[in-house]
Amino acid sequence: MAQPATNVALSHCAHDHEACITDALARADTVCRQQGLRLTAIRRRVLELIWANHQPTKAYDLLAQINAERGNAAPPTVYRALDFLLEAGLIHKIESQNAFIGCAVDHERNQPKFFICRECGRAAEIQSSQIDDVIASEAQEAGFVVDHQTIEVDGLCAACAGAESTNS
Amino acid sequence: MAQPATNVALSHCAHDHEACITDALARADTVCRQQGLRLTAIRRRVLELIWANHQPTKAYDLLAQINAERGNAAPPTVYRALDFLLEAGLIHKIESQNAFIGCAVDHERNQPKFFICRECGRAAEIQSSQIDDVIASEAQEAGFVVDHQTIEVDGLCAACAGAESTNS
DNA sequence: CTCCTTGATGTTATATGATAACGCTATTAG
DNA sequence: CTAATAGCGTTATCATATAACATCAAGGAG
Repeated sequence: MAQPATNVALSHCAHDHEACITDALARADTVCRQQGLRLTAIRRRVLELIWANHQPTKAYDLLAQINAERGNAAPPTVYRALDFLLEAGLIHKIESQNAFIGCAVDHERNQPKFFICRECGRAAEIQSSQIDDVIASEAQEAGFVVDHQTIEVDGLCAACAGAESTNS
Repeated sequence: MAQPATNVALSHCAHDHEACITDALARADTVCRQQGLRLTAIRRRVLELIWANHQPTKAYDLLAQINAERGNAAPPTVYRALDFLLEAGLIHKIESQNAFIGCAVDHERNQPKFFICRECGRAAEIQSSQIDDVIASEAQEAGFVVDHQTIEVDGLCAACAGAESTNS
């Protein structure tokens, strides 16, 4: 299941994908150095693969990609790397897909939220604080103490929605 | 409406649990009759068990409960019932737990959302349209066409938060 | 430098969650 | 009544995730 470095599904979203990956890894290096976390070779490689795929990526796909180059790792190898990256805030889990995606967002005040396109498979992390604010006020009203949020909105991204209406 | 519950873990939330289950099943009967859907014995039993548990319930737990009384069903039996109930809008899946919970809410205008207590395990479905509104406006701004939402807020419910601060 | 502690990784096995595929049965529309 | 179909049983298998224990490697104390 070789995964192209530049994803076909994302052709409409032109950008310097290599730079995008490089930047993400550089940020990760910085974050880990600052927090005294060890971004080991495997962890770094898993993060790199996740960014390279540029779509929510499944643990076993990562495992396959790693084994295609490195030998035969077992599931715990990948899951431990994923746990570390989640913990460090460098990736998020898309619960509705059991998949993982890189994080390029500052979460000091906001919880992660995603718009996920069913057509191109891309998951865009959105950064609005409005949603958090509304949830916070709803929670307060109910006396609920918020700890963590899972917000995943499925549908069609602008590009795919446009393409679809053009086709018909 | 408000989501009642009696359960070992939910002793703080007293209510007529039997009536709660009965009502849910009655509503399900009505909905299915109106829509020409067949609420068969198994489907009804699965729905009943879900309401009886009154917490997000896992497929294999349902399977075990069914087999404790009925013989030895296999996973597809339960998953097919769950698929039907999901499709009919009689239950929801809590993605972050791979579990299922009964629905007592009208979703003509609102998408499902949950406050999930990490202490008592209860998942309260909330009905505010504010959250949907904000998401809709964010989506519109991004040109994203919303299809379905997954909104799960984890934390402490009012009762458990109160109990915790009392303890310390 | 060496030992020792500790965190990271390897390895095996298994738990948990979900579906494919096929054939039989029961409902129901005609 | 009969044919078509939806529902269900059964077997096998796939997909997702973790437990438990062995081994290895990095870095501080002596």
